[in-house]
Amino acid sequence: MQERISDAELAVMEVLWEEAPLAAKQIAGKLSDSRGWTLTTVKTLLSRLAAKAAVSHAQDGRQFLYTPAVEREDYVTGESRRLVDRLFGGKFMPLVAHLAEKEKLSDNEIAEIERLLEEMKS
Amino acid sequence: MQERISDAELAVMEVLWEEAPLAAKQIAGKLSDSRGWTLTTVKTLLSRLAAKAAVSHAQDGRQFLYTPAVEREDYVTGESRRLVDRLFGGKFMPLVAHLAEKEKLSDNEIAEIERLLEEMKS
DNA sequence: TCATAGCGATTACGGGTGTAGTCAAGCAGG
DNA sequence: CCTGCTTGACTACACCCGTAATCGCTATGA
Repeated sequence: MQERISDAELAVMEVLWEEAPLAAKQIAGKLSDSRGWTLTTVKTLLSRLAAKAAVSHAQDGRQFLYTPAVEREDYVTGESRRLVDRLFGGKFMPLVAHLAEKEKLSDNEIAEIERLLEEMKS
Repeated sequence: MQERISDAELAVMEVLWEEAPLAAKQIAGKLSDSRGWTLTTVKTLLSRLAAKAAVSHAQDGRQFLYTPAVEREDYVTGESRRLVDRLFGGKFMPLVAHLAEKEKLSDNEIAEIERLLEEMKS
């Protein structure tokens, strides 16, 4: 089982999932806007992500180029599983039911989801 | 926004959601089996939960009786929202799509969800 | 009345997280 | 060749978390 990615680290991953490989400076460039982080902060997060084997880095002259080592897809699946296990006894139905109820979906949205599910049927 | 409840604290909350009010000792009784926690550990968690205002406690002679101060329903909703916001851009649809695909919902389950959604239509 | 058992409160401590400063090394420019 | 900028590595530090021992108070039984 792969180590967990913290909230702050996730922000870094999101940047990399959108575009990779990138150098620390470029990542920091994007995150200093949205998050107000300094370059060193981003570098720390990158080291931790590397330690967790969530990103891989390849030397490129003086600097490193970072690339995600986990797919966003897989991460999302894992986190969803975790929530479902923690709160819904491992069953997906209740999650969907719960959200559907709480989020007051419009008839249109419901129809859309139904269409999607229909396609999904094998 | 209410403070977050940690994993260990959640175990305590689950006990209280099932039955309340309870004294620390009774809660510890249930959790020492399932989790192997000592009484003091449970007391620490209860203090932290009280500090976070997630439980309320009323004096009962020498001891406290603890009661949840947040509904499980609300907690579950909050955590689900959090997941959806963090990973699915706040949209419900992609979550369902993701789950349906990744978790290989059976046709039966899909049908069940559809039934549920159908009921939901106003 | 006095010891004691039983409570919550306080303290502990190693590991993770958020956020960042400082250090050491190497490459570039004078 | 030396100096300084750039870059990753190391260090820092406060706070949260998991897990627990110990302290201090008080009611109760002898």
